[in-house]
Amino acid sequence: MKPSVGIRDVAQHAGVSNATVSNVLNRPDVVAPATRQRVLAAIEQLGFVRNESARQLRAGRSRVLAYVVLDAANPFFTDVARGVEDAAREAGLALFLCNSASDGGREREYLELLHEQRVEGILITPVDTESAQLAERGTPIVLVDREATDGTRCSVAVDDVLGGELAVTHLIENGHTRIAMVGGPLSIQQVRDRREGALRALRNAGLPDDALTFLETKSLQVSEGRGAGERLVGLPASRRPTAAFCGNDLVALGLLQSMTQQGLRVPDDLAVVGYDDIDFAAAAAVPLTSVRQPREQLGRTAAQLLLAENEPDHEHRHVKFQPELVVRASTAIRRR
Amino acid sequence: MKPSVGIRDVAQHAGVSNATVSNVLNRPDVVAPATRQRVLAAIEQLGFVRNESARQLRAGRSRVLAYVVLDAANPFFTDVARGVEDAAREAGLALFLCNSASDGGREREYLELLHEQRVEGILITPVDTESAQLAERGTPIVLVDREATDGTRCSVAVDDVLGGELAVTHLIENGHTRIAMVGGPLSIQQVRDRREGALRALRNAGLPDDALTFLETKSLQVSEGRGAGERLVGLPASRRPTAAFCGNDLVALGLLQSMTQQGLRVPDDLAVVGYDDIDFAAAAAVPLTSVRQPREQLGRTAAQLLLAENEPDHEHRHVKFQPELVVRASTAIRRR
DNA sequence: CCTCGATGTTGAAACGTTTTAACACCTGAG
DNA sequence: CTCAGGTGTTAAAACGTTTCAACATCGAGG
Repeated sequence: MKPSVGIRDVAQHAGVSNATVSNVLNRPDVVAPATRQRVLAAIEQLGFVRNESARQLRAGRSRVLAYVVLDAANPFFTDVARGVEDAAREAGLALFLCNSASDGGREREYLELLHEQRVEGILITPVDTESAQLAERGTPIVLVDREATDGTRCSVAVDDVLGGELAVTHLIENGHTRIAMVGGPLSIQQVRDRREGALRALRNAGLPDDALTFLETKSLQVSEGRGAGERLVGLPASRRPTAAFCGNDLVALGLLQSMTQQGLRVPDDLAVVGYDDIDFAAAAAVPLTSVRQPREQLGRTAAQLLLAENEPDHEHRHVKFQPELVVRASTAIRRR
Repeated sequence: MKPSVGIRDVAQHAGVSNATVSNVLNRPDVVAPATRQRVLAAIEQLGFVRNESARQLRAGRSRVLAYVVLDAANPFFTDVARGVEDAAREAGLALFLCNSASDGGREREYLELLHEQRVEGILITPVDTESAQLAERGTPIVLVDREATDGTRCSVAVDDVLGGELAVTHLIENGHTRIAMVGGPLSIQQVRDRREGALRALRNAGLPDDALTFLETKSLQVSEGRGAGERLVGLPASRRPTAAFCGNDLVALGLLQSMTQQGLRVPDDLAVVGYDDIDFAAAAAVPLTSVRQPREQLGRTAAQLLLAENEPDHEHRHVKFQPELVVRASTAIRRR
């Protein structure tokens, strides 16, 4: 069960010193072919597995990156993760995914552990914007899909204000003047930004701020979208919004489900715009208009910034991508 | 940047020995309150972060579980992962997710690394059924959503033969006699099992085996479903199946998209059954009939088996759950 | 006053690697 | 025959913890 066969056992079995075994493992070219074969045979025979803890303790390096994800069940983040992993892999590093599940406590625990593990770097989409938990502790950290407000670290984000503006401008152009924004909690910077963008769109169009009804949800998950749908339908028809801009696609899908379930039609009774343009958005009951973000590029860039962090003259950078509106059936012009 | 402040620095700063600092960290109750405060202050002040490598090297334990997932982008696996994480967390362990992305090479690399890291245990949904890569190397391994054929380790699975049977029986009852099965590759045990179940359903109904057309795909992803859809539509109408049983929901969603795109209606022109019943199945363009698996329970049970692995008189167990058919619009009885 | 047990603290030995500098040996040039 | 230089191997010193046995100190019981 627990073989616990170390480098010394291998050395003894092969009739060499442990230094030679280490050389076989790390610089095979430096050891004579015959010896090398003998050592490899011994390794095979004894079932030796190198102890990474010891290696890391001595060598200082760790060969792994970690990405602490806000919600592993949201395809948006797994797409970002793919970009991260591609970049990590190119640099010869492995990627560990950690799911904070929007729970500050878990997030803190994972960060603590990752710091203690001395991973090469941490990518994180944090729960709170300004969490003190991100204090500098020696391991480089890059913010993903969030903007670092202070200059203490790199970040890669997408212009959420612009995204909100694109979405709501589109709705206004389609003739909507009573619009709901569904999402939350407001502690999430992105929700605030997207709302700000929405308001900007209203002002650009000369509409009053209260043309936007904000329905705050507790999280950005499908179930919350369903709940919001019920709240929406509960409103008197005269005051009910004719369009909804959702904090992300999961919420939008929930809202969609709730609408059909309650006998309302999308987009006729309610137009819906999502956010992220996850693959499932196009496959939805009513294909979803959504704001697309360059997901994989986001991850890839974040990883690259992280890897550049160790360079001598490193300066923290804040990369910001542009979102893009993808129009589908859920916001088709409504019949008059 | 690299503080590299160790336990000895803390000790010196607090005027105690390193053993005492270690005690404060691991057995706070054993050290006098006054001393403890002093040490904690020093830790805080110096920004000390315990080095997990050294701790693990000495202590032998590692406080982390890993789940090597077949496809992080498939919500099925993230749901399973949630179950795993809940159970791990209850046992005071953290969970690292690794994405093999159906790539045997990546899988091998991750396993290697995890073995070297001496994680407490590994959960894996392997790429190949009988991969030699899973050779015993001292770290307990439990198979998730796969059945261990030999008795060398635990596994938690769902009865895929039964699942296939349920799905196809349902289609037959709806009057279909030309049925396609879309999925692959056949190297995946589950695909084979589900096909076997499908054939069993045919036989039970007195239909010939060639009532089932097997369309093999290269993977179980959305894009493959789309591709299969084109192949299906390419068939002459007289020989074209009237129903499709898909290897999983992603493939089914792809197929669905492809159908609408090509102007065919579901379920009228083609009935579709998926597998897994991920949350998006219910929200699809045409809500998807699917075979539900107890996802979180699968993960939770797997983690529990893994944790039991260290018990003295452990015997490997193979838990098998029952799937359940969830009928929705994608297989509504077709009009005559 | 002595002894005993309880309570806190500590020195030093691990844990399993990597690495450095030194060493032995050999070959070919002078 | 000697020596310079190359090639291959090694002894021993880290790396930063945890743990164990031993050591003070102190109050109470005899």
